[in-house]
Amino acid sequence: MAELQLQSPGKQPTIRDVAELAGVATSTVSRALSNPGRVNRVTRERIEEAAAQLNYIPSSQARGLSSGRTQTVAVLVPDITNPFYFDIIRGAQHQLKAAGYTQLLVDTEESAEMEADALQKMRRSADGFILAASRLTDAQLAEAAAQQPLVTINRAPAIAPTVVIDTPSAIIQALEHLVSLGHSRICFVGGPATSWSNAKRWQAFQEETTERKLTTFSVGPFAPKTTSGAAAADAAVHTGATACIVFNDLLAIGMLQRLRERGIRVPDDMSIVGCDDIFGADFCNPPLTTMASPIEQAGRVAVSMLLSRLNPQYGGTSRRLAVMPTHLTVRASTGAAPVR
Amino acid sequence: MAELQLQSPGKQPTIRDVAELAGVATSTVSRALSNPGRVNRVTRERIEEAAAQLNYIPSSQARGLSSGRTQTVAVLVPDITNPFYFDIIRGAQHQLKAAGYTQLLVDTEESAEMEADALQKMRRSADGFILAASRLTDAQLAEAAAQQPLVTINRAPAIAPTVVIDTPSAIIQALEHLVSLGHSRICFVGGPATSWSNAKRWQAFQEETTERKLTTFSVGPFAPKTTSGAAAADAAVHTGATACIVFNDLLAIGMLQRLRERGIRVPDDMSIVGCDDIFGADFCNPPLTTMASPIEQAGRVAVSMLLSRLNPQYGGTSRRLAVMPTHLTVRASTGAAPVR
DNA sequence: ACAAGGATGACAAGCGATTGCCAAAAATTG
DNA sequence: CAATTTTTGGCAATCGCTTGTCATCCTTGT
Repeated sequence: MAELQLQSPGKQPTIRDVAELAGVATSTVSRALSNPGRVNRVTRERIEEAAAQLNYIPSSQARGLSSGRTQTVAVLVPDITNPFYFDIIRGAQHQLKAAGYTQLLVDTEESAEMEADALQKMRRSADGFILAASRLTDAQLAEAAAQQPLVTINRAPAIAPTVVIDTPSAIIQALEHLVSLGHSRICFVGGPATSWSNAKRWQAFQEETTERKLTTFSVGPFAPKTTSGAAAADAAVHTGATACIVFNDLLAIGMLQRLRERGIRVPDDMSIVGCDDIFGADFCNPPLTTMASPIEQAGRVAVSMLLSRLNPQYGGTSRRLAVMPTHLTVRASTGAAPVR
Repeated sequence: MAELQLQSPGKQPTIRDVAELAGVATSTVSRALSNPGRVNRVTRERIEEAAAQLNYIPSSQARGLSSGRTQTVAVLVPDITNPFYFDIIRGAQHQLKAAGYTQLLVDTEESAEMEADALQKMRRSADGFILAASRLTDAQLAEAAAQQPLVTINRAPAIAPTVVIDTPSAIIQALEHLVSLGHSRICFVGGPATSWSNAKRWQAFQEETTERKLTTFSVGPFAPKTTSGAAAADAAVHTGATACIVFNDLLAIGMLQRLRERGIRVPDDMSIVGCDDIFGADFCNPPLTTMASPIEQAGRVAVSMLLSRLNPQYGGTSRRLAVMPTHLTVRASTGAAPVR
């Protein structure tokens, strides 16, 4: 008396069920599904049909247990809220999905401890890591890189494979732009002290302004959030500069709001250049002149670099460094320097 | 002669290594770590020390294999790019992390097929699902809900446990607001045809405008992106309405841009009300009057509902429905109706 | 037509944890 | 001090799948 048992809830079909239905051994099923060609075509088709009929999906857990791989990549970002990382997440997601990987998203809340912790805790559950704007020290990062495959985004190339968004060269473009508008008193509005990008941008700013013999100021560090914009704007205005190069768009947008509140006209009284060209930079008021980065592409490239390391057989030159070009996008937040 | 073997790369310590170092059986280690109290305190401490010394992390794969659980929840959103979902992701992430779960992020690209596919494929790798603004049909959704634990966000409560953001009542507030400003010719700018939220908003709009005997128009459906805003704006203007209630902020912001291009002043010639109060709604030009939703909280509540289902022992009343209140946030995109 | 070689598929041993069962040890009691 | 109860911890089976080994069967060449 055959028991009819379809969809006994919670009970998932196993490779054994498929083998039984197809009348073969489980090993044959395994090979037929993951290594076709090792199995007779007719048999394989029979197995595939049985699998489809049972709605069979292999358990990634069991599969990972023997293979030691999880087909999973963890993406660590300092702040999920920040649109900049959205684009990275999106690019990574896209590329991972295409390669049959799953994305584990982790928000490290701008904390080096949380980042290190996640790196440890997830060591076993992810095949590799993408560290966007890591807040780790060089030493911590080197240690982590020695333990597991990882690719950083916007971090010194010496330590681990990395994708660098070339904002320093964009800084030069931005300065060129400001100078051509007649500005000579320029303020750098700094981001988080632990940010490598911030350090690089500041360095480029200093070098270039020194060479051009410009009068410069700097304020900060500020948290990269719109809410820090008010303090940043006030500080920048106080310096007497006529133009600001701001760590990122989030902060710049916050400044824009504050300046309007205070009746300081942008760009008439003060020009503002942001960085990243995030969502919103084009429709804020006034639209923001900013250094546009191919952020999503950076996420994609980072994943590619990681995957080519994880699967060397698929080749792909395992570069240790990818530099993403940037360019200045001029909108309405920059204009001629005010006449004194 | 003891071999010194620290950090043999790629080789992770197993429970056996810990057992050996501590001089006990693996089962004792397992119990000591996951069920303290079943093991002598002294022994447990010895084991914990050994584990710490080896930097041991249990393999979630192996653990999952025997327990059948993955400590993982998949969050499916139609469009990672949309800031609305960012907040949901963020809320979910927060709550999941607090409960020791990991978030699997999936972008279903506004496609019901991809959504159904992900639901199938990840059946084994996630303990449960959060479906934000599912594009599935009721039938598909019911089937999916029968197969695995899931919680929907903004979907009819009859089918699966759900968190509903009460935008219909916000629509009424918005209409009240517009009427009080003297508007009587109001246009509904519709979102995706497959969106349940859109249907509910449209229904609320119709009921309320009928009751108030207002002259109404509707245009759409439009994709919920800023780039669709141009077409939406043109269509809305063409109706002759003096105010628009727009499916969501993304579309509304796109409309704002187009209207400015065309020299149609907001709010002087046309008032615009958005929905969701996403990132950017406060700094676009003009700042957008919108129906603000506690989106992040919705993500959190959805996770709570799911987890209380996954872990009934921890109790928590397993509600099938949570309604999140909304309210109108008035900014500068609405104003008095133009005199004819 | 027969041997050599290649395809094919069954068996069984892991992968790293959990857990039921039971024996040994410790604590409690009369 | 013996008897009984309670703790403690070891053995081994199990979760679902992969993979090395090897016997069997089918091709193909001479």
